[in-house]
Amino acid sequence: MTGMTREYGQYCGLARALDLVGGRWSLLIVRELLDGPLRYTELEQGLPGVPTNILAARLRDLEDGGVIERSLQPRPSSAVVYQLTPYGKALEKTLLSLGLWGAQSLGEPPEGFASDLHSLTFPLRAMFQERTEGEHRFQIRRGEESLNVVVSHGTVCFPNDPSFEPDAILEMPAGLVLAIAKGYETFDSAVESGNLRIEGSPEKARRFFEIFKMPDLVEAAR
Amino acid sequence: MTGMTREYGQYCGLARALDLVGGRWSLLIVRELLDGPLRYTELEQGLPGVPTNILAARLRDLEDGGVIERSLQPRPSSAVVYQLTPYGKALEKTLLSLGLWGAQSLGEPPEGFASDLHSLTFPLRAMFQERTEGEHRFQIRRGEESLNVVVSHGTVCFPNDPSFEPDAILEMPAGLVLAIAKGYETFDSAVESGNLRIEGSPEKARRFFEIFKMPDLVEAAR
DNA sequence: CCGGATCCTCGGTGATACTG
DNA sequence: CAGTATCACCGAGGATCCGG
Repeated sequence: MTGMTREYGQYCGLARALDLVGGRWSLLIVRELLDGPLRYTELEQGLPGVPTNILAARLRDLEDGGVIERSLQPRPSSAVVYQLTPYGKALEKTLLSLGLWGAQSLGEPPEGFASDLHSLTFPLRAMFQERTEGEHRFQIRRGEESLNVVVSHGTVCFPNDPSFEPDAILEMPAGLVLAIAKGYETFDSAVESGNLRIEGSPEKARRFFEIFKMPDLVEAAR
Repeated sequence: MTGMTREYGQYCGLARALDLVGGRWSLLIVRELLDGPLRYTELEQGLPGVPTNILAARLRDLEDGGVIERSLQPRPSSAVVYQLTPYGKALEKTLLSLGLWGAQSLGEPPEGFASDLHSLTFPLRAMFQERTEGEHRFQIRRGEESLNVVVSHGTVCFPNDPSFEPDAILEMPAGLVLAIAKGYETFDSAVESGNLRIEGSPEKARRFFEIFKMPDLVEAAR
């Protein structure tokens, strides 16, 4: 026992799931690992405010539960990394769905909201409309940072490729991406205000926000 | 503040969701309410081991979060009941998905496992294959208890109707339903051992376990 | 009986310091 | 870098009590 919260003990899939990933910080750790293996300190950075002892305890709990696994990076770095097991990876759809639900009651991005573009991968995956046809290659930029987004065959990915050649480049802060996707701002007003600058195909850029758009779960459930 | 666990504070849909329903017992309370409004004491019975103060605190938290609402039953009972708001109802799909994930690492039902048939509604909803065509009417029985199951137009429901007329009646304990659906036991062996008794159409009865069958999420994710 | 409120204890959580 | 050690605290768990 490493300090995990007490178990529910019911013979129920939901109770079992909560035994495994219902602990505080657990699901946020899984979220961080959705894009690939991370090191301990990288996890700490992505989880602002997590106490280091709690992080260590949760990583052990998740490992014991078969959700993540510790492994050594291939040589020569040979650092410790944490990654999802296939079972942990199977949580992705559920997590995106839960994130979408929570986002419904999340207001506009706060004033000083500034996060790195990489943190957009989770909400973009969640909002992605799988019905999308054809292939689309975008690059989001903000200063030195950039995030490549490829939509193809009904899937999204975020290739980390220096020689990536997008159809359209969108220069904008992370918060603006979310504000437009959530409908708090429009594509046109963002361009007009100068907070969104386009390079390449403007139609493609506009298409981005048709592909990534927050659905209304509450209405859809009726 | 009523004692809710500390909030994460990130501008992230998942973190927001966990702020709302990430507290201990919260999601199990929502699960209980999926089938309709319940009273305080009914909730207590469905949540074995929940401390009454925690239940009260969580109900208030969930109400403050807009997930559930207190209301008075129509006359003449005029009792306090708790029910999901539309926003809370929108959690259903996600919850079923999380339950399915957890159920993957849940073993065989324990020896002495005996629960009322009504607790099957959650796992049955979760395992339901939406591609099902036509209409099917089942009744599960166990002693005095019974559960009506109607599959129609790609949806399931559990009508509480005394004059219900099923196509097939399956007399069996709740644990056996889950054991067969999870593949720990087969329909035939259950019939042969006498733990499953059929009335009405045997083919219909067999069909039940094609409609309600646990998928393998881990394999499906590849 | 229903719907909690109160009290007390224990352990998980969070913050900081420290170490191989 | 990747954790462990320590400690204060407060939420969780359990029992009991109370007003309608």
